[in-house]
Amino acid sequence: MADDLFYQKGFENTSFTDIADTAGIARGNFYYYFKSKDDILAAVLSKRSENIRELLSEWEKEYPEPAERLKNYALMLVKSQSTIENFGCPLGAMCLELNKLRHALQDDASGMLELFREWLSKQFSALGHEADASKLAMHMLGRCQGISLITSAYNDLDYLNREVDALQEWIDTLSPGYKQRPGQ
Amino acid sequence: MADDLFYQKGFENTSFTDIADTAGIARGNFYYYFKSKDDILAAVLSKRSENIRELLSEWEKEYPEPAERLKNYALMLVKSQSTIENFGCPLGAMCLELNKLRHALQDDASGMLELFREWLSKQFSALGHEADASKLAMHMLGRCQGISLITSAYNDLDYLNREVDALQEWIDTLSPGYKQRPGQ
DNA sequence: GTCTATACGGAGATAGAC
DNA sequence: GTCTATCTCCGTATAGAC
Repeated sequence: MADDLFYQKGFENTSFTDIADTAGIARGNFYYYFKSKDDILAAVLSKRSENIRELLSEWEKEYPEPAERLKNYALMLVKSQSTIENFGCPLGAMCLELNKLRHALQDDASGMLELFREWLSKQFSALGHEADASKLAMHMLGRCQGISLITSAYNDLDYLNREVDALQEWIDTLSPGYKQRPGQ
Repeated sequence: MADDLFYQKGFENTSFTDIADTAGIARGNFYYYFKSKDDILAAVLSKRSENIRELLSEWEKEYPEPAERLKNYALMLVKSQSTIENFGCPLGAMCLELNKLRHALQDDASGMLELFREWLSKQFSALGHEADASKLAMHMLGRCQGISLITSAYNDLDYLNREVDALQEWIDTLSPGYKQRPGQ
């Protein structure tokens, strides 16, 4: 699928030949289904968004507690650590590349981040942080993006696991039962 | 200079025509100075490393205290917020792109991150965290990379300033005079 | 040293046979 | 619907005039 190639090689650096070879069909045949390369990108982004929506609704079924949901999001980094080590975060890399290309679909890419942000925000609200739920969500997005990038730059999975642990603890800190320090 | 173009457009997406136009010289004339495009990249990476070394030694002169030095590193994000908003962090983006290209010079790119990591690590050691200075340094690198990426994806400078403030507070937390909470 | 002209390959895209 | 052949454009790189 083109999605994997865009993730592994980047959008611009993936050619029709690459996609056709992977899919096992002829180059020219692509134009029967897509009218341009950007059209393929649009389809990929749309499919990814759909996958994200499905993933989030699955998580909601599987984990009833907001704190568990948040921790599960962080845990996603650990689960996909081998691909992150090689290619970074698929969302972050896509946003960055389309941004630099000043591509028309760059908002579609950041829209995928937005799906996560909204969902995370809801969980933080449910934890009792209605006032700054969105800020906490963005903080968490940023932490995860940073972890992904450094992990791929250094090929350091110890770092990734360490940082995810720290994130989990941070979430505990924000949970209702957490013992606050005096004067705060 | 080619450096700016690589930063703003990415390496692969920058053509000789782009560089020649910016430099105001003829395309073909480049091969008098560089034997290939990769050769230009090598020169750019080398120059960047040199700049980083200079920057770090300047900071050491300007700020005697390790905590101030660390804070100044975080403050760099604020100072260059307009370019970060548009193009992300030059180091992080370069590492990510060369990584995906499986480029021979990808280690040179992560070597630039390593310069910062070593320097940050020294400052954390001086703050009294010899045992996990390197881990704290990587944590800080990751935080900054995440901030850069999210800032560019969302074009949100409020987020950037908020997160840099949080980083500064985190550094205070690690400083010798900081009042610890009981039981820790 | 700096330019123009050009080679050569690979990219995206199209036409038309089957 | 799927293929092959081909077009055009632009990329890096080279040759050679000045």
